[in-house]
Amino acid sequence: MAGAPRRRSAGDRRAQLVAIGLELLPTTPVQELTIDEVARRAGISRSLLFHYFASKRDYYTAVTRAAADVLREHLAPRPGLPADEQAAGMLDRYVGWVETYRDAHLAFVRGAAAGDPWVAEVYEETREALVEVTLTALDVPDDTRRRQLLRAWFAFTEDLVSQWVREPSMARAELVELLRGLLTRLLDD
Amino acid sequence: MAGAPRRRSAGDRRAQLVAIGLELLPTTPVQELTIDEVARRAGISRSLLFHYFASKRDYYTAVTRAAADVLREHLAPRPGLPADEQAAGMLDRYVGWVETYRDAHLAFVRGAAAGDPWVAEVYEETREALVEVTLTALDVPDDTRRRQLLRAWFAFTEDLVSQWVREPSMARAELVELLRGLLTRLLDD
DNA sequence: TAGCTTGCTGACCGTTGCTCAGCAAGCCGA
DNA sequence: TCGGCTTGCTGAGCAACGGTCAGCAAGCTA
Repeated sequence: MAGAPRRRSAGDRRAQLVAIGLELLPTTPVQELTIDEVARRAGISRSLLFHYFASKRDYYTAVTRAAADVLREHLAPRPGLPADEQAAGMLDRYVGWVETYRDAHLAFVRGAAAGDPWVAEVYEETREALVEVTLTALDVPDDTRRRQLLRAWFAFTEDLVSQWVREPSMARAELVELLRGLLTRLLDD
Repeated sequence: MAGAPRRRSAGDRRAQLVAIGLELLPTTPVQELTIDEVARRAGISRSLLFHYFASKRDYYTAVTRAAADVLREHLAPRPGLPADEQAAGMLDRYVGWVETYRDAHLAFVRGAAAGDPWVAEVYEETREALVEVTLTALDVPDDTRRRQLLRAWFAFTEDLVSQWVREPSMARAELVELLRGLLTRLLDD
């Protein structure tokens, strides 16, 4: 600890600060995360943080984007699998994710969604990307109606899984199957 | 204007402050609403606001609750109608509501959802109440599984309608019918 | 050694949430 | 009319926060 280098390269320091934000995110609503606290944890002055991030918003956006990237990577379809198995696989990974992180996940999703417009924007981007990736993974036609339904289905899934984790009202397999069935019914029309 | 009474009764003043908050809510994310601004609009000192509301949180909660009450009242089932017409009526009113308020509604819903735990709590209460009222209005059995599905359906509806208002991807009637059909399918099981 | 780049800090500023002692408006009994 | 009570209301002031800025100093090179 005491032997840690006092001076880091710009890239290292930036990464460290974002990492600290990611650590704090599960326990702290995004906007209650103070610059003071982050700087204290990093063992640096507030001023240095402002050297790397133009503003608090800028820092939050970076942290939120990093969190979103982790989730996206986790949910990404596994190449090589047939289209009809992708949905089940992604759903399974999603439920597993929420099971693992519970409140942390909710805090992230909801916290990102509202809070402030700039963070909401990152969240929006992520959703859009997930819709994109799912549409191609499931190999269904791409039109506005389907996109909207898919997005709404994500909202449904997000909400249902959050509730289910807290109070399982059906078997896990049943939950996944229900969501998968709903998805195909909505998209096949 | 100049003739307005300088001293109001406690109840009047409280109501006035909440009303100002409600006015500001559509254009301002909940937490960007500063005490200074509210006090300025009310023509009083900041200190007085803290006399009526123990803290900023307390004030926000009161405002959010007031907003939620307006929405709840608007969506409430019309007594006397048969159960199977209630869903269509409530959905119609909901879509109309979102059509009218658009971003304001989104700002409220999302803004309330995240932001801060205490406001989220009010939002949670409101959702719970809507689930309750809908279950009885539709006259379906009340169990955990149905409650969770209904809540998730609300999330779906909220999201889909928000998107649809921005970019109508189907006829209005079709939208309402899709939502109503999904609801009955989910609850009848 | 001098000189450069650059990671880094301390002191400072305006704003915001919040406190507190106390003023004063309006109603009372005398 | 006067004193006294309640209570709506204010101004000064504090601590914490986001953000700025001049300048120190670590580490490389010549």
